[in-house]
Amino acid sequence: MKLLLVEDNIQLNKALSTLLKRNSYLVDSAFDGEEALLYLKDYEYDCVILDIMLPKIDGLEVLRRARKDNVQTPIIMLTAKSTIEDKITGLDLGADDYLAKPFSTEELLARIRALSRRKNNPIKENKSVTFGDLIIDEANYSLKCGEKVATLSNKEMNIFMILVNNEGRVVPQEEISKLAWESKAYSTSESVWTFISFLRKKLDSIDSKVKIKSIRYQGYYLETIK
Amino acid sequence: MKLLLVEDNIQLNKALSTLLKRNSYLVDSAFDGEEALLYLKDYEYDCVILDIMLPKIDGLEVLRRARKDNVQTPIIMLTAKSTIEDKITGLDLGADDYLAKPFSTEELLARIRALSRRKNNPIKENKSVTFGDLIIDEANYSLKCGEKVATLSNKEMNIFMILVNNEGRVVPQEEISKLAWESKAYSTSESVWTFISFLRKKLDSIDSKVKIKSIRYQGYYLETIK
DNA sequence: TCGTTTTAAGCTTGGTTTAAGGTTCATTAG
DNA sequence: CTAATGAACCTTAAACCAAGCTTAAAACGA
Repeated sequence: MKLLLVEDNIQLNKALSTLLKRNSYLVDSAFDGEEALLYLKDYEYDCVILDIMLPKIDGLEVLRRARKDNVQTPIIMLTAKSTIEDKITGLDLGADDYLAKPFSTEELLARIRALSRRKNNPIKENKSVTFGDLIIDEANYSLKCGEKVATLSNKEMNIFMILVNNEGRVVPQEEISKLAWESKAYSTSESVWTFISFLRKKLDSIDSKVKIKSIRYQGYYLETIK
Repeated sequence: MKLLLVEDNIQLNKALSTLLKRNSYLVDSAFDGEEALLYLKDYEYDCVILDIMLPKIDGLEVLRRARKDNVQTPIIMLTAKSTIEDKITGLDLGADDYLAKPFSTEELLARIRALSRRKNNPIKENKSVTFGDLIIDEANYSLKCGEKVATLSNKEMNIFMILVNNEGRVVPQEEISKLAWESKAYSTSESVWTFISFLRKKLDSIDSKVKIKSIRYQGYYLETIK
């Protein structure tokens, strides 16, 4: 789960970012509207938390441009003044939710959960939590094949789910890097290789028929053998 | 996807070139305006990244002459000084985008993607991803004929797509060399022959009716037999 | 401290290039 | 008209080298 947090107040940004990371989100922080738009252009997020009062380009304008560029990601607006006009403008422009400052951290987390669920489930619902001979328990970070179970780490599960959600497509490692790491100094290709290797070993250890295949210069994809 | 990178700072040129290649572009590097014009005369690119401050002939002049010579390729200008006048001059002369130094690598990649998409898609959209009895999956580097599938390498797919996109025309091997290889030390005619041979073998292996024919001294073209 | 992630190093693999030995075909000498 | 010649083109095999793989050890974080 990857979030974009747009908030110009450095302390608040840092605090929220820490809170969110502690709740196992990957968080990219932007501090003004321009930066936010750059991030939105280049990366995909599960949810965006967007302050309205921002330097350079304000939150409402960021929202407007993002929707114009066909960014579908759910967006939660943060606003100090929870005036009616702001709400109406924001909703017209395609915001998904509103949160008036000050808000409780619990409330923010709840709304993020609600929105990411709403947007992701329609896609995921037709995909079952099984793949080939595997039963994927994303919440418990485990893969089951028959009686055998393998426990995955956070990052291993992230990467595996990227491959599962892109069934039938070759996923470039560049893309895996972008989705599974925070964007600032995201991983080298080496770390992707390492995790792919870890995953392969675990898939083998539970005798799964699901294999991670690669095409040179192109990327990775899942295949069920035999 | 082939790019021309025109930047006189050797370190920066090298760094950007590496970055771009890592993102699976073919990159030709030019270090002054004169060299840039020579490349533009001889090769076709999907996008040009053009610094304004250049030895011999500056970027704006390169742009002017290129457009005068009817070069349609999208051009991104790089500029240290992002003054209004420069922008206006550049846009008048037919630049497609601007990037003020310093810029993030992600931003550059995003703009290249945006421009190549804009220019290429209109052409590609009316072409179907089938050819004769083949289903071409460019993203997965595979050709399907009925039930049979052949996996192509990077270069094989490049060359095959050149032939597909030039249906009904005989493509000289000189042209294939130019489009499928970086220009510096581009391939000998022998390597084209080798790849044509590989492709023929793979087309045969999936019993396709599509054949690569050649005309002596002229070049190659695709034909569907029977 | 223990589990996870990153870095480092040496190894393997397969896409690309090079090389070598055919085959075809246009040209031209006989 | 025919045969000889040589350039263009074809095919296969082998060599080369960067991409990708694996493992171990170091660094990090709860």
